[in-house]
Amino acid sequence: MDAAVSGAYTTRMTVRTRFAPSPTGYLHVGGARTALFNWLFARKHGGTFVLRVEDTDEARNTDEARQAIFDGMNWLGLDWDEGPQRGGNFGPYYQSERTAIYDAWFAKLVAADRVYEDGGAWRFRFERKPITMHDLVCGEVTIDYRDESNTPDMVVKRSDGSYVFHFVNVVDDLEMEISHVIRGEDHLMNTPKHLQLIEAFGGKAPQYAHIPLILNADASKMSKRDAGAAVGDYPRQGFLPSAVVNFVALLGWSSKTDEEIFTMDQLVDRFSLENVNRAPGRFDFEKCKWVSQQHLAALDDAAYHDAASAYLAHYQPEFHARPELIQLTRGKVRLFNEIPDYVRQWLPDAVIGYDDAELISKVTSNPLVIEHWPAMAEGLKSTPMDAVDFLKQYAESHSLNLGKLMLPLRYTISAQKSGPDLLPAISLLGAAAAGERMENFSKQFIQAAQA
RNA sequence: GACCCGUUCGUCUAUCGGUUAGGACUCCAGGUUUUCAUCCUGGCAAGAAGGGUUCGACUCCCUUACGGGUCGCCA
Repeated sequence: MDAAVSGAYTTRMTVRTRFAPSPTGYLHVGGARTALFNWLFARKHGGTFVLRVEDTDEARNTDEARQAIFDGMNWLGLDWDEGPQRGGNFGPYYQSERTAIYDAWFAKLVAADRVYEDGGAWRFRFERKPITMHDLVCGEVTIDYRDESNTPDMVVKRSDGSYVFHFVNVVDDLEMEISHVIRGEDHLMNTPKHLQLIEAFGGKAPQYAHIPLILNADASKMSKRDAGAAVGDYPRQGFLPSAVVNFVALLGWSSKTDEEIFTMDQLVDRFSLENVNRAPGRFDFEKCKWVSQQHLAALDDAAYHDAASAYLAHYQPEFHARPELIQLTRGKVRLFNEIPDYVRQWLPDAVIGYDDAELISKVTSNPLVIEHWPAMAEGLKSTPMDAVDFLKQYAESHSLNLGKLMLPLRYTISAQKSGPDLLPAISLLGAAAAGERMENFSKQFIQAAQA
């Protein structure tokens, strides 16, 4: 078993990337972006994308966290060619199941006299020399390992017999014939350690690309609870996966053009590591929502209906509205979770409360409202016609410009100054209900003012 | 503290020595929409600081400042 050697000859023409999360929390947006870049790079070059679960820290691993990774990847559309649930020729893909492999590789270090015991643990003896890496994003970086105080020999095997991250990570990248390691910049200083291990193994190092971290809007380090941090929150808020992928790709990568809205396929087509930035980016939720809006706008009526319905059924089961009403939110909302509030006032059983003093006075001081509201309300309540047809007819027969009554109508009927496309919304609400609301408004404010 | 990486509008970014430093988000002002939103047009807003190199520097070099990362028997 000498994968390191054979790998050097057989695989370097083939792109193989991997995402190697540890299931100790939820899928973080930074991790998702790392996964995305690896996925994009593999897809772009016709390579293979591997998912490897680094679950060597038994104390911190949880089944929920592992599931969150799968769910998040699946939701984002980042399908893996090899890994859990999918198999492959380089498995197993859980590090917890690869102990025999690690034992074999560890024996090599023992045989080469590159490890020594220290307090029951085993340390890897670094070669004391400058180590230079050629990072695809950061360029050439040299760390001087002659400075031992800054680079103490690292533990590769714990006193309990388990192996640490650096060791298993390197072994697996070699074993799995990974060609490109794209990971967060927090691993930059780990790379010379990994390079030393690879050299000790006589293996060929993959190409490394360290991508900058993602920070909060205030430049603090992004962590749990921070808005946008957990990938699992995005479905619930009503993002389209393509929008999240698009936005996340833009954090730290640029197409170098003025285009910003991309489909998955377009990202695959345009992605390149050369265009990855070096400075950490801040997470701007406003822009994230704008990207979402753009992706929503790209949906046709049928697709919007399907996606919105699926979202509401799953995340807002208590909310019920006619499909036609939901369709009126198309082009209006940026996220699906805005839908209920957006159309709530147009539900048949909505409770209408007028609380905008400025608007109330504006509406009630309109002579046309004073003159026509009671009659219009009366007519609407009894007409067999469609509400809008009735309103148009009424306006025509009284020589009224309906356009000038849009705001009063909107506020009177919905108690809002903005909302869905007005006429279709009134039509959907129905003449009787609209008339009733107008009547109530008249009694409450117009007649009261006159009395 | 040591060692790395970084620094263009508030934010994401374009610029590979010569530009009125461009685009996007946000915000503001107009216009379209019989309303709301979309959309369109316009506007506000940037090269961290100081030294070099150069005919010329946001771009190359140095210093400082600031930001981030790493220095675990976590990953």
